[in-house]
Amino acid sequence: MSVETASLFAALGDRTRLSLLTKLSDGQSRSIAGLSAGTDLTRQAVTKHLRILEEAGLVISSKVGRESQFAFRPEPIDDIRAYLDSVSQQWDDALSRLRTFVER
Amino acid sequence: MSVETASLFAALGDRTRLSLLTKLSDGQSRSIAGLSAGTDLTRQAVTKHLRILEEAGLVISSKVGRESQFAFRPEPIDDIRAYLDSVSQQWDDALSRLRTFVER
DNA sequence: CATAAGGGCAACCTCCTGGTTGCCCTTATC
DNA sequence: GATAAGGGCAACCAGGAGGTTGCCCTTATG
Repeated sequence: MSVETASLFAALGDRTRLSLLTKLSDGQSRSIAGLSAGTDLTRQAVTKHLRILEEAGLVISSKVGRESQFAFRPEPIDDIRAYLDSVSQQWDDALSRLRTFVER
Repeated sequence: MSVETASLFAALGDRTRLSLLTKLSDGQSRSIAGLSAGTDLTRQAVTKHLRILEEAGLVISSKVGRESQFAFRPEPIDDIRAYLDSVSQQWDDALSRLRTFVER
């Protein structure tokens, strides 16, 4: 994993960022002003959240004219899935060992 | 979702908690002392992390004699997967729409 | 060209988080 | 029964997170 898994989870561990990401996951790039509109947050607050998402690799930005366009970046999602899978796998293995033991 | 998705992610957004959970996902219950051993953390620090995991529903505790036993609880993992799936789904839909548009 | 819109930077504030320490209670154990 | 082991509770602390405001710069637009 390029970015630490924990910081990936941490990036998602905030209501505002989660909704920003959900919005962006429709594939459309948006400017900071565009993402701030409809929020009760300052443009600066949104900017900070976007930077955090960007550092986690969940979002990518590019300047277009005077605007900063932010786009969803799905790759890290796979890292998270990988972690969840490993945890679930361990859990399932434990269960089936237990079952085998009981049925013996 | 019973527990807010963001707080679920937040619970996982910490190295220590992530490793506690990973340890517990092997199906074995462990006491606080057991989980603290081998860590450079205080028992109290570990306790706090466990409480957070417990509030997120990722872990469940029960007193056995003088010990508090903590066990992994897999249910919330599905909530997280559900969120990731919805995001990925939106993304994939956007991609296929784009593809259709381009190939037209 | 004057003005508005989009943003960046930095300072500042408050509250939460992660962690510690000290003390006390309860349950095992010798 | 004395002592050790496992924990809970509360106070405390430093640093980070989330948010705001003010100011300035750049790019569109009338």
